[in-house]
Amino acid sequence: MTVSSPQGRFVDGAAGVDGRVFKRASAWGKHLFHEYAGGPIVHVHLGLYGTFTEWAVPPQQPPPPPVGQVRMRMVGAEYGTDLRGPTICEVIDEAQVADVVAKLGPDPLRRDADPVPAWARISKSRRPIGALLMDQAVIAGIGNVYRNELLYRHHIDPYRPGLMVSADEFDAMWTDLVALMQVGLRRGKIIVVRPEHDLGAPSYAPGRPRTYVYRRAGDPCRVCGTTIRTAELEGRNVFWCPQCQT
DNA sequence: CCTCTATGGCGAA
DNA sequence: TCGCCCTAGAGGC
Repeated sequence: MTVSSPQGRFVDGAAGVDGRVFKRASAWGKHLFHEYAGGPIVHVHLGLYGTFTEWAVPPQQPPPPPVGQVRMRMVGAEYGTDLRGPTICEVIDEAQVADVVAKLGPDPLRRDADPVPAWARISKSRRPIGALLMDQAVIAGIGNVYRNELLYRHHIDPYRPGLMVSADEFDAMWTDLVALMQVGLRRGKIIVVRPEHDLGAPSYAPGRPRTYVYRRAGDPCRVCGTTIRTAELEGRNVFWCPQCQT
């Protein structure tokens, strides 16, 4: 694998893996790990702006010139990819990967995900469930969209303290979350609106409803018509239906 | 087409 | 607590 940093902010890191055999990619929550033969691992977190774009390597021609701020460029035999705008892009070792993962809760997309520690923390906490679900140390991988939509689907007010959430409610949310995130992974987009609430067309169709509450402040609830509310909770916008969620 | 906003998290202050 | 990252989708016109 040829690895470089056209932008210049990952030059040393790129040199640490350039020319090595790319072994595998794995993820835990929002953290991505690229393992290379010989040990070095590229740790990436996309954050708010980060994005990968892929392109086919032109046969017998040089790769296309980078467009914009390309932090990391990877070029293989057939395909190349450009990484722009990540919060984290660094080369680390196995022990450091363990340190990163040790700070994360279970990832619903992993086969080995164990919800028990997440429930242990939630059931003992007075913090709002809307904050706990966003805490990567409680559950890894949930973002603002899934947080808001999950609480709507389970009729739970985001400000309800974690210790006021019942075991049955948590179990139902976890099961639902695993299914929703698997659908999202498979489809490459977040799909959370049930067909019966689509008002005519499925939510995954272009231009159709995508969410129940996320970014719908001031609009009517798709189920009861009550105006969707929004507020800031620990620095992030929460959205909820004051009628459906208690 | 143009403008606004944010599917996060780090590090400086 | 604030600025940064500096992309790209959503929404308005």
